[in-house]
Amino acid sequence: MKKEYKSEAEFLKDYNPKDFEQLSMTADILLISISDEETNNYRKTNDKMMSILLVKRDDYPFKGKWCLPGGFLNPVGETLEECAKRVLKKETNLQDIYLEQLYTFDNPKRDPRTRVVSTSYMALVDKNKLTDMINENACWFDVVLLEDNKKEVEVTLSNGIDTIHLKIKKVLREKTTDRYDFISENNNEIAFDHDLVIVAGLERLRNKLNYTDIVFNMMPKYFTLGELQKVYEVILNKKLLDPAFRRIIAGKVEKTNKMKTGEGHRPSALFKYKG
Amino acid sequence: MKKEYKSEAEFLKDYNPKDFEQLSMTADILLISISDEETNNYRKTNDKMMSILLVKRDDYPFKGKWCLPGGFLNPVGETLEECAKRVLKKETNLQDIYLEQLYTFDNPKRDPRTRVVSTSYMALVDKNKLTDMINENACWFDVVLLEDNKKEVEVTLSNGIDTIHLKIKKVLREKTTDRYDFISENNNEIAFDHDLVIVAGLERLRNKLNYTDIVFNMMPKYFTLGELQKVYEVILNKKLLDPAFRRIIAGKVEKTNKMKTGEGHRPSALFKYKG
DNA sequence: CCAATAGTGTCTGTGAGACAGTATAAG
DNA sequence: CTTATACTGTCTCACAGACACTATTGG
Repeated sequence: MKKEYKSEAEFLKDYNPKDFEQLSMTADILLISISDEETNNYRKTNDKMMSILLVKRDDYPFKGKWCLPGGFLNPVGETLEECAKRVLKKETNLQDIYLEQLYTFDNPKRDPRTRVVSTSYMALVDKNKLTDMINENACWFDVVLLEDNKKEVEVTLSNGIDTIHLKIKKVLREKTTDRYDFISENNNEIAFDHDLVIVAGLERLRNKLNYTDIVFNMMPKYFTLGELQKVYEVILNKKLLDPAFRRIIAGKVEKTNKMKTGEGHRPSALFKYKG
Repeated sequence: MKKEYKSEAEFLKDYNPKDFEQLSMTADILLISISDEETNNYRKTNDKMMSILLVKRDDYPFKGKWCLPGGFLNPVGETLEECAKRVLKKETNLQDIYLEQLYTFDNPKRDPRTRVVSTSYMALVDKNKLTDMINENACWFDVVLLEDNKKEVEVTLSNGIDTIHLKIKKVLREKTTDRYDFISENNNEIAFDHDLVIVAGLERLRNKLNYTDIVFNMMPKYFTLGELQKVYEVILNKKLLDPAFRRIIAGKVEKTNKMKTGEGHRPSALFKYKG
């Protein structure tokens, strides 16, 4: 028979959480940054690459596989965002960078150990803010989007030594909002369901690029409009027209009196974010 | 000393989830629908109202308070979305309606019992799909957005008997994407942190209205453009101009040969969603 | 007739796409 | 001078905002 309580305080005194089935949670972080791709032509400016941080697992499960940095939530008083920040600090020594909750992944089979629900976060950083204080198992992977249509997404991640090929099938979920279920078609090239997190994060970043100033979280304090445009182009995976780009960006940046010279061609003005 | 495992299978045999701190999760559902607001003038068409479903808690904690329908996740094999669907079916007998993950709320104090992380879902439905098979503790509340600026959001929920006033302070989180932390300023007018879920969901719906066909999940099969426009207006909380609205919507709907008559004014054509 | 909504025509301003053109550094 | 990028001028087209206008019903 159910016991009758007279007040919330009385009820809580009797309540024992261990009476119920429980589970574990993790926060996983997709840390995205922009890298320079060296060119051999003294005139050409460096192309930009998008990079993400992966960590090599040195324990089971998925021992030896690459995965996103992440860690278990301490259920006693820690929030998921605090957990994400703690992990980020541990792996990269980065603090106070852009962090945004992405999505909660909860396929019961995503972790072979037990039920682990993962809330993923997207973090953005300007690579110049990175010191060398980084976990020796952590490494930047350049991101190349090979394919992204209504049927599938294909991404290649490469750190110069290892190459990881991600292939994800899209299944239309409902037509009104063009939403898809993502189904991993990878054979353990990356640990857990982190391929899904990566694809979801890249899409979120692409979308936000168009209606926010999010890009400036990945830029150094001073930059040329050409550099900024290249960053947009590598994230959106398409060429933009100069005049159109400059019109859009004009209201967001402020021209400084600094110039960038010595590039084998006309110098360009340095701008900064008009916060 | 750490034990060395030779394979993932061997590792998993030894793994005991109970060795780690655990927590509970719930799926909470913001079910949104559109209601008619009766008018006394025989000429005037009904205005539209936005409604959400709330449930009166008959147990501690928050006994007697209204809250969103929700339930504990069964960690053994159930996904959060399955959990949300199970709860929705139990409370409303609704199945196969629009369902989208909103956000994961995890303030450690959000549930006074123990650590409970909640993943919230937004569900949309056409009220005509609702039979009377509904939990007797569940009830529709009309939603009125009183205020929504950069400092605060204020919403009133009313079911004709009870009125719930939600007030949420916004604190700018970072300027590049205009993101805010939402801080509840309610004194337990609604249970848990469900005021935050409601505000987040309403905002998501407003945004998606502009770049998706999401609205048709709340419409009956046949509708007039006037009705559809009123639905947009009540969700966006502003008047739209007829010609502009018709231009935008033209590509999404299909005119049928049915007409809606007997309204005290010129009849209008019935349209349906051009799926 | 009136009230209320249905539905259309059209002007205007904004802003993106497109392309052509000029400017200027290093080598 | 050449090369590569910096930066600007301007045409066009699509489209949203705005307002005026006609059409059609019930009472």
